Amino acid sequence: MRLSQYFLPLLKETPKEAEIVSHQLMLRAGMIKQQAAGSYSWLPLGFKVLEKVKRIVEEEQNRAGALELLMPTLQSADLWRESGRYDAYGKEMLRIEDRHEREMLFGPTNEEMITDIFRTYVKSYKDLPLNLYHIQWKFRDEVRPRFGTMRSREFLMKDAYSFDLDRERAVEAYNRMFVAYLRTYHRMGLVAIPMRAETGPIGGDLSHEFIVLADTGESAVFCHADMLKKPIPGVDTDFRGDLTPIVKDWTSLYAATEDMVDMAEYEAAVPPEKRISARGIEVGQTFYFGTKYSEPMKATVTGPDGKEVTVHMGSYGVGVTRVIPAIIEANHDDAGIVWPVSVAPFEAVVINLKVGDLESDAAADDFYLALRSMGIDALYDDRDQPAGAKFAAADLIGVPYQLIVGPRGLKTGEVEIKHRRTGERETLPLGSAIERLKSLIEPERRDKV
RNA sequence: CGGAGUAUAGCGCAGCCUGGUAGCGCACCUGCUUCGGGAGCAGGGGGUCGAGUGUUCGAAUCACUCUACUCCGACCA
Repeated sequence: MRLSQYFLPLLKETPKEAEIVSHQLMLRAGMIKQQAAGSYSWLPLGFKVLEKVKRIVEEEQNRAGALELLMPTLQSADLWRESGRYDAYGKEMLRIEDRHEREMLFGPTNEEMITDIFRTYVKSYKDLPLNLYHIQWKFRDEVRPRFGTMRSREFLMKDAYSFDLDRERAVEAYNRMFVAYLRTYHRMGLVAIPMRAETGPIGGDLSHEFIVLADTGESAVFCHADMLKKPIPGVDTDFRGDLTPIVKDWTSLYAATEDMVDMAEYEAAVPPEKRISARGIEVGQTFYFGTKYSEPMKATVTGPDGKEVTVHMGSYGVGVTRVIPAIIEANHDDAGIVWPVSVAPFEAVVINLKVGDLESDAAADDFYLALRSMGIDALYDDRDQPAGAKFAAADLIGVPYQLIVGPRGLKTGEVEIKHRRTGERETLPLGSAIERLKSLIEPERRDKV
């Protein structure tokens, strides 16, 4: 993408409404624009990141055997009356009336609707297990939205729902999602720690919150330091096999949020030098809630013995629009964002330091076209701007590799590769620079883990 | 929902106390010169001062009402 033809409204100054660094940087990098309290437009650069994050979530859900579908944002109140949540949910649920005075709501979550889909079509135990998910906009009328897209009222969430014959098999489904989440966050460059969690209004008795440690996090968390460096299950993980050992390993060390922590238990379980008491951002949550919805909504199948069985369910959420600020909180410096390659809006940026100079333009153009033909998602800063402005922009939007074409290199036929994260620079002949870049980027795409 | 605050050009702000018809920096437009860390010179465009009502000869400025947004606390992917 040529920057001269792109839409990238960068801000030199920090808008005053932004308190935390991820919000400030998302605004300054031209990723989002606030439209109302807790409501944001995603501008091209931000939208590109959103799509990359979505893609990773989808790949890992699919790998774990979940099937993608799409449910509407507006739901009917009657469905929610069946589960009893229409009255229970409270003011966070945005209630709407249509022209026929029918009561509707903007979905804050989809347990009821997915259960309705399930009960309509699934009648036999032979159709289980089943896990359906979608990535759809939700609305929760938060009393106090804040921190940009970290806590917005309208947000994009991946929510998966599992259906099984009994508790034991539902836990197997739970484990599949648990392992998928470990891989999902890892691929985005996040270290997300599963912690025992309260189930809240969704209900149930088995639940984990996936937490990214950050000073700006909204909840206090307590965990064992070794949780931070556990190996991530690889791509060879057999999602049809028994995942219990992996989940057991990941849940063997102490990790709990403030709502669940028992200080005595924590101190007994974790030696002092291994205690991490910090703040964290919740980027996802998994629940097993048995028959909480299937029972009142009559989601049953016929079992092998011919008897009717109420299915056991779980739900699994990833806050897609929340994950992005979480990644930024964990990956930035004084100059701006430092994206992991896997979710970076562009993998590399070609910086032409002397726009208008025939030799410089020709070298930068050729280089950019060569990158594209090699399948590298590159931005090309072809604006007639001073060098400082270009470096500042590249730093701010956090592109992992900066390829500098300037008078210095033109004399020697070389290009400079600057690593955004480390600041390291390497100078290479134009011919070999692309191969070098490819060798840097490919392993970081993390599509294989 | 309780408490506090803000609202003047796209962004950041001054002006308000002590009423007299709106200004600065950045951004934007034109031209020339520049070009290895947010450039220089010259010229230019853009604001019913959040909305309404009132006081006054006159309101960004004073009074009242409303709205939006932000922050601190209780709730949530």
